[in-house]
Amino acid sequence: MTDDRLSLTFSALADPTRRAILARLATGETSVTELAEPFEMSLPAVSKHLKVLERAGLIERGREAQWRPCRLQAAPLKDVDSWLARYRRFWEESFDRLDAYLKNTKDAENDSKDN
Amino acid sequence: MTDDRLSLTFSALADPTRRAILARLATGETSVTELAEPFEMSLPAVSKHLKVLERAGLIERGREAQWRPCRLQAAPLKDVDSWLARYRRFWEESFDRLDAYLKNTKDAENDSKDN
DNA sequence: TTGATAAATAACCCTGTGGTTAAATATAAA
DNA sequence: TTTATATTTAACCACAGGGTTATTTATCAA
Repeated sequence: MTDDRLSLTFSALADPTRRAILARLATGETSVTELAEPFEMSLPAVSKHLKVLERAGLIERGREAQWRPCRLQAAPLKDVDSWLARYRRFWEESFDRLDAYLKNTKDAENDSKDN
Repeated sequence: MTDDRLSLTFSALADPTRRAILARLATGETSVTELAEPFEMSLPAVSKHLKVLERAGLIERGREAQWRPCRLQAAPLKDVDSWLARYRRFWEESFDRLDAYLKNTKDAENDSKDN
């Protein structure tokens, strides 16, 4: 994993525990202990996962007494969506039409920088 | 990285070299040597990246004499798009409207299996 | 058959990741 | 001030990831 934004995001998403945490946070902010509850792993393990998510900008953490509530931050997901957009035609169009399409867009697609 | 499909895909995408390879393949199939040309790394390194992409189902490899042409396979990207869909509202709607929205969808979102 | 080209594999190195248990820190509450 | 609760940090371990160079395999071409 390199540490450019997109790689950081994809890397953070490449773990089912972390995706489950995001799914949970999509229903509202909550504490670390509550987040950890569904998983069969230690709290420090969950804490590490949260740190990965935080580093990727996918969650934000507040402070409320001894709790550190986490909430979802979707901005990096938006970036993933934007990245994905350029490939959307590959599954939205038929393969025959795709060939024709490519002939007209080769130049525009070549050497794109923000991959 | 765990080896469920989505994790495999995200993990494969978490590297700028591999994303650049996909970007290149979006313009049409090509050989390993040609794919490797833009990168300042050895051919075996690129070969490894291709293996990762192949294992994630993001590319397919053919055979043509001593060449092994690679072509993009977008199906896993479609899965990423589907996964992403449930978070789209987080950046498409205002935060105020989001709160209201959540109150109505909490049950549907909870404990979703394919995270 | 020999030699050139394309690509993969082997063996190795270093670092990062995901988990553990034990200890430290921060805050609230008694 | 002591104790309980929430969370992080430290120290450790096993293993996978991304890179290297050297070697092997596969195919074409002379």
